[in-house]
Amino acid sequence: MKDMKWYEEKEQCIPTGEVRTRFAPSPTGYMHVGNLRTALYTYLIARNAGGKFILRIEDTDQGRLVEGAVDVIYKTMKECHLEHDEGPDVGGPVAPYVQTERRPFYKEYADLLIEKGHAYRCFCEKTESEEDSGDFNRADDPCRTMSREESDARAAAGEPYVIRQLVPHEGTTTFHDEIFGDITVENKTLDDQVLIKRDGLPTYNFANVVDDHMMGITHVVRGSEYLSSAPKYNLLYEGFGWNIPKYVHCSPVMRDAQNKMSKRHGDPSYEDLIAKGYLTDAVINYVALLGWSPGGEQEIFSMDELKQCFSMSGISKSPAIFDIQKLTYFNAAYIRAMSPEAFAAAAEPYIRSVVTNPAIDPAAIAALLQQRTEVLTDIPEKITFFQALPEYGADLFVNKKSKSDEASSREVLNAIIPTFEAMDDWSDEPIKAAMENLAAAMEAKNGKIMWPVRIAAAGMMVTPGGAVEICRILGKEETLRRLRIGLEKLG
RNA sequence: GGCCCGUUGGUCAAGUGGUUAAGACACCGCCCUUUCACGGCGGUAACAUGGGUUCAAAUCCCGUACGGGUCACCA
Repeated sequence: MKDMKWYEEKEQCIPTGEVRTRFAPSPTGYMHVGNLRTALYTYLIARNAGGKFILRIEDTDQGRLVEGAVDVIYKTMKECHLEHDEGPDVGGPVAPYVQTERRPFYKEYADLLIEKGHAYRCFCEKTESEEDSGDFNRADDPCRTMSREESDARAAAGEPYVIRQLVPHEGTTTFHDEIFGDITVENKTLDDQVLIKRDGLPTYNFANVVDDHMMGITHVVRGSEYLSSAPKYNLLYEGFGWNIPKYVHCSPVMRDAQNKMSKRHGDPSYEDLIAKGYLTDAVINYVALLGWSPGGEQEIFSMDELKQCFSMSGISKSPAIFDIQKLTYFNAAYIRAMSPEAFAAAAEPYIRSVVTNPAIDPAAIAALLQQRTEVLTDIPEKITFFQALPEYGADLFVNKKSKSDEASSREVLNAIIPTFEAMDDWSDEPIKAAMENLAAAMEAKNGKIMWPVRIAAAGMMVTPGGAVEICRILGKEETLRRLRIGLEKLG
């Protein structure tokens, strides 16, 4: 056992018998909606099976590294309740979990593959024109058939090379995808992809195969853009003699029928949605249903429920278009379901951004808002009137349905002002009773009273809450001040 | 262009040979009502297309169209 290779020892510590999935983002500094969904599905597959969810950082592209981006990933995943069992920050049995720290492994495995006859060194210098045209033809590559002796000698002499996968010219390769089923391709359509670059670093595809194997990943969940490289993955696994994981290729989240969601086109990332006033849980719920169907008619799912009922069989083959309107609906539903305290806490900053008057209780406004808020950022424009009475015209007093016109409004305000002035208890019940009594006295419907009072109190046609609540929140003095202004406008 | 994949209302989608082709969002109408919401009720709206197979096709097969993916020493 002494001369056992390190990788054979390493393989013995791979946990067996449990479902292990991994989310492997490249640290770009923000979370796409599509990425979030992939992460969610990956997480749910693991949790549904009682397995492990692993976070791996794919940072091999040094050129694209973004400062602090890894922290954004940790923060976002935590916020979204996608807690990983193993990862760079929490460690685990198959560490390290950062690709740049795994560098030594890839070359060794590539050499092993050469040993097994499924890869070869390629010494060809690509000319610039070839790189431009991309028409490198593996059939013409002399390195493919070079003897091991020559290859070893040239490598030993220090000649630079890349390591390519040796894909057979003949035959077909069939792989199975959990969503798309069996897919067969002719090997001649596959190229001898580079495994190890001239600089000694692995390509993405190779690093993935090695890492997924070493980490005991049982379900490879990723975007459908990798569907066409899956046969090459299979050949690699087979070449090594490794178990082939289950593939779960997810179709993309689109902005419209033609284009994927993309930051570049101004489509919102997860962070953008939060900044726009969407709730994390609502986003998660909506995204879970974007390309996956639980089968029944339930649409609102807690994370625990998702863990319980998530199934790969419900994942859709076709791309799904992101619909902000439906997200908004989910968000409104989540807001309505919040406790009044929780909503007040969430809404307070938005309320205080426009209503700074210390005499006004933000929680009171929040109570009016909760049933009518779809997105938190809608709040400010709805409540500016609490801070300052807007300019408005006497025409607002006219409302056909409430049978309110300028004359009736004048009458109502003239009657209600002294009543209000005489009140000691400025709470909903007496305020309401005062107006209802007036309605009875005038033999009118409540609306005829409420309408002009609300207009005068708010100066706006549409308000959250009715006359009673608005007057109460404004306070007796401010209400009276506004009602008198209303009366002046009515001449 | 080659190869691969996909296609049910505007959107998300159920559907696995026999259904009046669910449901949700959006939209429209009505009701409730103290404006707006919320809530309730109802409505408009779909199997891309042409051939097969079958007593029977949204469901199975083939073609076509349209869309996407991929063909990097990027990930």
